[in-house]
Amino acid sequence: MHTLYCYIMVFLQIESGTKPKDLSREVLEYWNEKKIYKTISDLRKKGEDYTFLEGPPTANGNPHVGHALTRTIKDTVLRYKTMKGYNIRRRDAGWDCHGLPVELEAEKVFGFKNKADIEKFGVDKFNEYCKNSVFKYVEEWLDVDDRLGFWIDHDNAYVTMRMDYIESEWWALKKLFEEGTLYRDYRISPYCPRCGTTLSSHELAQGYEDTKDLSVYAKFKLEDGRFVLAWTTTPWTLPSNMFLALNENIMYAEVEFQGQAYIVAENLAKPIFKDNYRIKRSFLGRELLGLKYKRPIDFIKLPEDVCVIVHGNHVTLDEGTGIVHTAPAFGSEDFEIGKERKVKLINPVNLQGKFDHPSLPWTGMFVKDADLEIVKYLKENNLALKSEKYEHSYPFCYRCGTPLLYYPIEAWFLRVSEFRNELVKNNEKVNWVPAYIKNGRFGNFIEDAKDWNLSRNRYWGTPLPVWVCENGHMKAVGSVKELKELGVHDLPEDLHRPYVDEIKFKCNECGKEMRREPYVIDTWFDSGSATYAAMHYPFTGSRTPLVPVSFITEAIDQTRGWFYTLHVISTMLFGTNAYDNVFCAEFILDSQGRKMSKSKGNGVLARDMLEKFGPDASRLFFYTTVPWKPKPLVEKTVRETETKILGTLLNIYTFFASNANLDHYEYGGLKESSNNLDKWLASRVNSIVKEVGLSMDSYDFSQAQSRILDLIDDTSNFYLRLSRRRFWEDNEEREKNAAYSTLFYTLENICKLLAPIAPFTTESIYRRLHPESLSIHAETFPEPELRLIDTELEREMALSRNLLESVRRGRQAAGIKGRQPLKEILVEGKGFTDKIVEPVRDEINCKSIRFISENEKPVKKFLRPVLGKVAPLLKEKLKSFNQFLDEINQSGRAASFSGSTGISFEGQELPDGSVEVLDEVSPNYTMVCEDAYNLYINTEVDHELEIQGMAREIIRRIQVMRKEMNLPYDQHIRVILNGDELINETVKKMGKSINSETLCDSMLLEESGKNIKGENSLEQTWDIDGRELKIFITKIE
RNA sequence: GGGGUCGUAGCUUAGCAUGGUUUGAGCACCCGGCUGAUAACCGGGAGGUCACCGGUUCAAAUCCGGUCGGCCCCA
Repeated sequence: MHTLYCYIMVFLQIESGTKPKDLSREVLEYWNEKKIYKTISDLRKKGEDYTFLEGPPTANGNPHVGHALTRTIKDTVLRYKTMKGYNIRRRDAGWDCHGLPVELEAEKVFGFKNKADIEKFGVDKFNEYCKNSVFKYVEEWLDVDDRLGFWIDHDNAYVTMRMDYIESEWWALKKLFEEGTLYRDYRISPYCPRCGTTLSSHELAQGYEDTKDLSVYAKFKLEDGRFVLAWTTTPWTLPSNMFLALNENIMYAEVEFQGQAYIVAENLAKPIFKDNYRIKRSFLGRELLGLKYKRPIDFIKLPEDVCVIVHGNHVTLDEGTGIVHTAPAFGSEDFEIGKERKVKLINPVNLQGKFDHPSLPWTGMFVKDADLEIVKYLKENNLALKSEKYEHSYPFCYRCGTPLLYYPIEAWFLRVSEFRNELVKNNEKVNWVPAYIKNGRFGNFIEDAKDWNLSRNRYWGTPLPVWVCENGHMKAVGSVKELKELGVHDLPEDLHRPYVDEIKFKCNECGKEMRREPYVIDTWFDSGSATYAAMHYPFTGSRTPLVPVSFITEAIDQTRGWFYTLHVISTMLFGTNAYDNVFCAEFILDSQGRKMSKSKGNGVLARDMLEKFGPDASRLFFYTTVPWKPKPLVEKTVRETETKILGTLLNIYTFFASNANLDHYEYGGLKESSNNLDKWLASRVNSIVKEVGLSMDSYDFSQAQSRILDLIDDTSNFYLRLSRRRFWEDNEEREKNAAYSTLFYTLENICKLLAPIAPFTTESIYRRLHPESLSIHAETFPEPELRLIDTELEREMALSRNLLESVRRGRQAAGIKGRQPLKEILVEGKGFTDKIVEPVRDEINCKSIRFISENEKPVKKFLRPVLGKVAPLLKEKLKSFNQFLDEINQSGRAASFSGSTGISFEGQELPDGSVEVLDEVSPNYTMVCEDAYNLYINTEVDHELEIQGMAREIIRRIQVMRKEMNLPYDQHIRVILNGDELINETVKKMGKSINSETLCDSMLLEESGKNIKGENSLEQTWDIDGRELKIFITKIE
């Protein structure tokens, strides 16, 4: 800074060509250097609490644009609430560490194929690798947060694999166990044979894919020789068949087909047999109940009391034969049937998903691969009617892609289904954005919530804290202290597997040794526990869990993930909703509108987006349309948003600063102004402050952004355009100050409004306006000053603007350019006064603007029906009424209807205003019709006007050349002109005003001075509507 | 198969709850204009069977029913 400026206020200029991205780097340096985030947090300590919870990502991958989006939303809300004076609690990062995805990455690295490989390698080493891998990309996450301007406390991050976090979960699991909601059961679960573990319903949901399976119609022979036909898409379950299920209330038929008798549901006979079949008789399903049959595949010995036909409620006529092959080991309905009949399960499939029964010819094969062999066997032995490929959606492991099996296995469950009513009740308290998720996708899901399969037969996870002795006594342990009290010495520091498996103690019921159930728990229980485990509740820190959290947001896929688990856990543990406000962001698509995915390689990393566009432009882009709709990432859209919002804002500042510095202006609050444009802008600012506040409060940042854009546009393209002369005219000190203070006030407010969305650019400008301020983010979010809102003035100014636009349209229709002064404009309409015209008078560029009454209009009248009034009364008579009006128009009698009331037509009384009287304009005038007024532009241009127009043409050309020469605003020049008669005459008559507009000290009419060309001069030849004009400019030293 | 959501110009979209004469806007394109900060702005043009079919109504992008298509979710 020059010493000269030490004692006077200077608004630091932004060098031309500076991009918002460049500014953001400066700002970031400032923030980091001064630790602004911490300072502001401390300033807010006494404010009312607003609580937040970060949905923990796993840092074993790079953050992509989707993360940038949700992090932007989080930051916008927290910055806004901070400016509103709230004390943000739990503005802490969080990291999700456990789970199958992490294990799978590790397995890939080591090339492991199954769990045996892991065990051989050593669970301790395997978990050690997992532990390190989950922070592999943490630096990149920190960088992205820094660069994006996401203010979150990484130093106090919660980490789900830390012992304090796990201990909180143990506390919860013990509580749930003792309340009887955590229980062990043997049942059919979706099971991944590769990962060797069961999955929960919400994990299952992520893995459905359309696939083609081999389906078969298998023949089951009754003792009387008839065949019962059952259809299955899993032929590998046929060797385990124990029952056939049908619906006793459905009609079945005995069908003769190719000389054999088959039994199928009557309504399904046609699709199965097509033609050439005959229904012999039909009967209710209950007739078949209890009949014994012979299995088509009978390698495995069965007890006596199976192979009978039973009833099943689940049997429908949707597809198949209406008779369902039932293998209790491989389907939950099948399992229930088996359980009811108390039969021992037959399970010839091992945990790797392979047949392992000695009497089966397919032993050793993966069951899905055996399908084909089994069908082949059936066909060869004439035990299948037919087989066909069948496309349906089937669950695959959402991580490794292996087809899942429904498999009988022991597992631990949370009794979520018994909490359905509470889940629904608590959901009522939640504000969902967008609202339709609440009772739609989420509401439907919790209404039939299933029990949560919590246990995983895996390694890297929170260990299930339940110990069991050989007599089946169970003990849930809720803390490390409790383990010690149970007499466990040498507690390992790390309680992950395998160390926790070593812990054994005596059963206090029978004295036998208790061993831990060998499971880890679903990683979704970890993240869903963040409301209490993040602060090590109930052990240390906060005495109350963080429920409900004021606000959370993640992407829409978390409806079944984190949003769900938080809600369930909070409901079961604390009896309340986990969050009050939840914002569901949709995905960012690629530029073609396709989903980004690793396999397509069309994903964009957050780092790359920030590098390319900078943080503010990226953040603004996320709100160009509502973030709860999918949005393609299109470069042009980002650029456009950047130019329109940030670019224009910077320009306004540059305009302000360059003029304010010349005038040594200092802001001393908004000055009362008599100027309508000033009053109007102040009113606009406050109207928009009001609207933006409401939008921000309802989490509609797109709406807020769009209103702010309106204000920026109003300021730049209306206020400044019409006010700029006031900033550079030397006299009128009062006027000037009013203009400066209005502009300053507006800039300051725009910045504050935009600060939560575009924190860098607004900080940069704000601190130039207010160098004494620590940060814009420490300021208070604007409250509307209602006394400054003048809706009437806003309405009038809208009318002024409208008027100007109408004139431009009329000029264009008449082919008269804006520089050409007009002779006269007639305005006919209510409420038009000089007050409306004044702000736009210069822009309109017309000698005389007159307000005329109805009957002064240079027009001929014609009539038109007002359909909204006339049509409901006349109905089908409308057509003839139109003809009637046409006739009046043709005959020229329309004028006599002006202001007339009480028209009737064919006996039907018509109310006032049923017919409009409209105008057809006279020659020499161009008419512009608007809702509120009509405009008549006199299109005659006489010689005098032509000369005045030409003067402005010349001025304009000289100004363009001044700009090209980069002359300072106060640089004086000499001009030599050469043109035709009209130009000569113009210079003679208007020379003075041309000179004063262009700071020209001498103007000559002659051949240009080719011989005095140089650095300080410029010559150009112009074409003005076909007239050639040479202009030569020299700078005066 | 069930649920949700969307379908308006080449692209991005507003309007739809409370039906009313020509469905607004931005980007891109063309023509014209304005400009002493502005790659900004203003006017005009071209470009819409408001997905389709039917119903209600004097009148439907809007209300009702159905169909088709996209996306998401469930089983």
